[in-house]
This record gives sequence, structure tokens and C-alpha cells, in this order.
Amino acid sequence: MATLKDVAKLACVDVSTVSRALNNTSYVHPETKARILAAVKELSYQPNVLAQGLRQGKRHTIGVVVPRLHLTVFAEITQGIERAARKLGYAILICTTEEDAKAERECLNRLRNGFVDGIIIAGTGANNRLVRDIHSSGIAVAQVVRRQERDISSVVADYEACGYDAAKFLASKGCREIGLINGPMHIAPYRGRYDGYRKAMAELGLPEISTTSLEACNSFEYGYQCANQLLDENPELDAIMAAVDVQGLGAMRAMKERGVQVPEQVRLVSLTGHAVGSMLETSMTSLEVPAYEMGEKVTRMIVEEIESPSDRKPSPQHLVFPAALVEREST
Amino acid sequence: MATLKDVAKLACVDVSTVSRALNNTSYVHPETKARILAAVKELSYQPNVLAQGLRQGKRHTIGVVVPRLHLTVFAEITQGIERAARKLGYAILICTTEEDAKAERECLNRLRNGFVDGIIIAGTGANNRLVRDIHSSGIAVAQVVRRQERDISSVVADYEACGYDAAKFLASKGCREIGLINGPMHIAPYRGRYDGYRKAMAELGLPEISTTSLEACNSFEYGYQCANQLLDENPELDAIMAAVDVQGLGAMRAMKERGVQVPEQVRLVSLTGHAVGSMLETSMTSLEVPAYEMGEKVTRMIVEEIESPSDRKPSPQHLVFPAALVEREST
DNA sequence: CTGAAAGCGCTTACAG
DNA sequence: CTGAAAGCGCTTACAG
Repeated sequence: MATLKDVAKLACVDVSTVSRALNNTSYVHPETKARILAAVKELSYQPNVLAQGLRQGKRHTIGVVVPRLHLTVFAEITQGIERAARKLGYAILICTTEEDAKAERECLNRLRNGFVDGIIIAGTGANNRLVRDIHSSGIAVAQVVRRQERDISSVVADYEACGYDAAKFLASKGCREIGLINGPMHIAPYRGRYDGYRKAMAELGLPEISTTSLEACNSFEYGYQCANQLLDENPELDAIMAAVDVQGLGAMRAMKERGVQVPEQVRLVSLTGHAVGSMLETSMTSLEVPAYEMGEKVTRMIVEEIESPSDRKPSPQHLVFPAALVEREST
Repeated sequence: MATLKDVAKLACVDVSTVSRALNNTSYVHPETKARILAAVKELSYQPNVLAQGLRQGKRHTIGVVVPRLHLTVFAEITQGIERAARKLGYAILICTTEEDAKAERECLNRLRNGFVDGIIIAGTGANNRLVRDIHSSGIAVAQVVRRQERDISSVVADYEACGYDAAKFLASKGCREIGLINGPMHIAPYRGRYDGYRKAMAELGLPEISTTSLEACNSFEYGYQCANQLLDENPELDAIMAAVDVQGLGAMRAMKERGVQVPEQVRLVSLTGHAVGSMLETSMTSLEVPAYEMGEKVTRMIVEEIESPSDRKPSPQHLVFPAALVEREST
């Protein structure tokens, strides 16, 4: 790999001049510049980003910490992040935590040491303290999907509205026993969906019906088991709301196996649609969240924070995207 | 952020001693070491990986270039890569190309400049030349899923066997008109699936039936349109093989809409299962590829290449994983 | 056992 | 308009 020095030697100038020519950081005589550019071409010189980063205190890299990728909304969000980052001249470093607090801690500790200029996180909630520390140590941080800290910018969907709207919608279809398949309440989106559901149920004068299982909640099996329990315990159940798409798939499958007709006997809604609902044999009504857009947006926010001078960092922004109810065959 | 210098000052020793103590790179008097460790703790010093990287010519980072994440086998593969990389002390940088040659070129060019020690790629095929250049310039490279270069290590599934086995299996069920939904032939896995299919058809004395659409091939819509065309043009069609899961979903949906019974009238197999087939209302028979394992394996291979001394790099290895036929309701 | 010095590849005041 | 020098935070021969 050619270095600045090689280019300088070939062009018969000092490295500093080459640097200035390449970065357009001050006027360089056109002839000199031409010579330099020719040398750059001949050696196919490419600047070493490590050295640039060390010198400038910038790495042009963003860390992304999410629970997992496969079959979750995070795959799409990550693609949005990657694309926006590339446009803005940043690379992204990915860590998946599998909801494990220790794995998350390790990732965060690694990222903070010069790896990245900023961290976008959908956290487990177990390391909030560490996240705050990192942020106040001068590394930009932004939350996506899961908002846990008030002083750190975030981009989320309106989970409470998802829960509320879905319940009201089902009630408008005549449903009276509406079960909820959700996840751990200490994680903001699950809490939000529940709050919305509860509010709607209260307004409608309908009973809250929910259940839980030991499976990891963001899974087909969780949806499958919860649906079976809901149906076992509530013979009159006429609707199921699933927090995420894969739970919805599990519920659909459970009903198929029990011979329960969807939507004739039980209607089904997913509260976090991301382009799966429309691909099914019985397509699934869902609240579609603009995942791709959310990823792009949170990236633009964090880059803005990274690039503003440290004496006037933007104050934390919290962006809430509405989800859109897309009615399909399952209701 | 505290630096080595801060620690050295606090411990009243030279920075070189601190470095040695921390890296166990030569004996340091226990008392001195204790003082240093205390200083490290007090300042909560963490080494700057950028500076380490610059000095040692190592980044401990691997670039991953894949077409996309959401709903493809690459999501799972990437998780496998990430996990194995973390265990081995590496971080991963992700680029998604969306099958766009230009985007891929940009990613590769960026990655080669000191960003990473190695690159794992599932390429578009349009930048093979560049990939070779990068490899011969001393950056480790490994191919995953798509093997395009003989001199660069690879980890793939046995796509030809997938096509062959699926066709034979369908024939054993009595199918005589077996249609194939595939993708562009210049991409190795699609080519391989076709070759296996063709071989089986020839041995069985059955006609080849296939079609194509203008949609991006790794998509629900592609599967949907191709299935409709196959059914339109071949009224006696009794089986469909889809190259990837989402195409299978599209085919399933098309048949549902036409009132074609699966598997009674038409049987359906996906040739690249990755944990979706089992989640469906009518579960889908598929050749399950061990995506997670493949990701882990390719990571171990590339790290081995990265860490071997440049005078005796391992010769290219090509690993082929078998896929397992998992029979479900769609056949 | 430890210090002083050089250097990884860059950028950026400081002179001239 | 351009060169010489310092320095980003580390590691590693080289002495002693």
C-alpha cells in the first residue's frame, strides 16, 4: 500500500503539500497539484483511514447494537442505518446481543475505545448506566426502537398507539374477548403496547386477557405457545394481538393446528409489521412500522450529533413514528 | 479518555513499561505492575484501538459484504459471523449492496484502506477483479454462499445437490411436471441449483420447466409472478421448486389465490431453507442450509488467514456444507 | 527490570 | 504557495 510519503517523493514535494492538495485544505499551485494527482494515480494511493482517524480524533464509523437480525424488525432497521451511513461517509460496526446483558456490556465496552464516533442502540435495558457513561464521555449515542433514557436522542414507533389502535379496530369488528401476546414489560415497546391495549380495553369496558411463556419472546414458539394458552383458557376468545410478526406466525400456526378459522372465529393482528404480513398464505393485518426510514433517520440524527462542535451539541431529540394499520385477510 | 501517558505519570513509570505490563510482553517487577494496575483502574484507562491498530498494522475488524439482510439467508449468516468474530476478538463492519455493482465497489474500496484486516463477501460477481486485487494486496478475503474465485477461500452450501435432491424427492412422490423458480445464472448458487435440477430431470427423463420475471429475484414478488406463469403455461404442473424461502412464500400465496391445493395438486419445496419454512400455516418442505454454522466457519477461516504470518499464508480452502431435506406439509 | 527513542501514516499550526 | 516540525496514542527494538 502506497503512503503519503511515497506520493510526496514521486511528486517531489513535501507530504504536507500532498495532504493539502488532496483535502483541498488550502490553495496549492495548479501545476504542483497536477503532479501530485498524477503520482496518486500512478501509485493508486488511498489514504489510511486509521491514521486519519488517530490524527483527527474521528473514525467515521458508527456502532450498532441490536438484539438480533434474522426475522426481526432490526434487520430492516439495520439496512436503513447502513444505507444512510454510507451516504454520509460512515461505516457501521454491528453487534448482536441476543438480549444478553453481558454480551451487550462487552460490545459497548469495546465500541467505546476508539472504535466508533457514535453508537446506535436498541438495548436490553440492563446496561443503561453504562450507556449514559459512554454518552457523557463524549461519544454520540442514539436509541432506536427501545427508548430507555430521556437524555439520549431516540427514534421509535408509537407503540402505545399500536396497541390502542389495534384493540379499537378489533372491537369495531365486533370482537369482545381480545387476547394479547406481548413481551417483558421492562422493555419500552412491550410496555407501550400493553399500555395502549389496556387503555382501549378500559374504554371499551372489555376484560384484559393475556398470557406469557418461558420461550424467548421474540419468537415463533412464544407466539405459538401463548396462542394455545389463550385459546385453552378463553374458549370464547375472538381476537389475538401479537406484539411482533413472528409471534403472529406462531399464533396463526397454532390456530391452524386447532382447526380455528382465521378470521371467522378468531381475528389476528400483528403490532409490529415489517413486510412479512403480506407474504403469507392468510395475509396478516398489521401495524406497519417504517423500519427502513427509522434506521435512516436515527443515523442522520447521530451524525449530526457527531459532527457538531462539542461546545454546542444538539439537545436530545425524541422522534416518534406513527405506524399504519394495514388491513389484510386475518381480520 | 485517559491515555497511556496519564497512566504512566500516575504510576511514576515510563509509558513503555505500562505497555509491557498491560500486554504481558515482558517481565515487569510485581510491585511496579501493581502500581500500574492501580493507576489503570483509577483512571479507568482503556487502550485506544486506533492507535494500537496503526502501530501494529492490525485492526481486529472484519468487513462483511452481503446483498441484504432482511428475510434472506444472509441475516442468519451475518449473525453467525458476528458471534464467531466476537469470540475471536474481532468486530465486524457491514455493507449491504442490494446487488448493485457500484455500491459494492464503493464498499470494497473503503474497506481496503485500513478499515479491516479481512473481508467476507457474498458478491454480485461484478467486481471479481477488484476482489482479487484486494486479496493479492495482502488483505485476507473469504467468500461465503457465492463462490466466484478459485484462489480465494470459500464456504458454501451444496447448491447442486439441493437442486438434484429436491427434484428426485419430488419425482419419488410421483411428480412429473416439476417447475423451477430460480435466479440469474451468473450467480453461482443459482447456477448450481439449476445444474442439479437439470441433471435430475435428465436422469428421470422429465422435461425442464422454468420461467423468469423482471422482479428482483430474491423476493416474494418474484416467486409470486413466476409461480403464476408456471401455472399458466403448464396446466399439468404438479410441483414447484423455489430457489429461496421468500420465493416459496410467493409461490404459496399465488397458489392459494388460484385455489390450487398444496400439496394435493402441486407440491412445493424451497431450496434454501433458513428457519422460515417451519413457521408457516402450511409448513414448507425445504433444504435447510446451516447458515449460522457457515457464518461461524467462514469467520474462523478468515481469522486464520489474517493471523498467519505473511510468508506462509494457508492455501485457499473450499468448504461445502450439505443441506438437509426437511419434509413438511407442502409436499 | 526499565527508560529513551523511533516510528506507524496522517494533519495542521507555524514560518517563510 | 510550500516546507519543516510536532503530535495523535500506541508498541518495540535498543540500551543499560
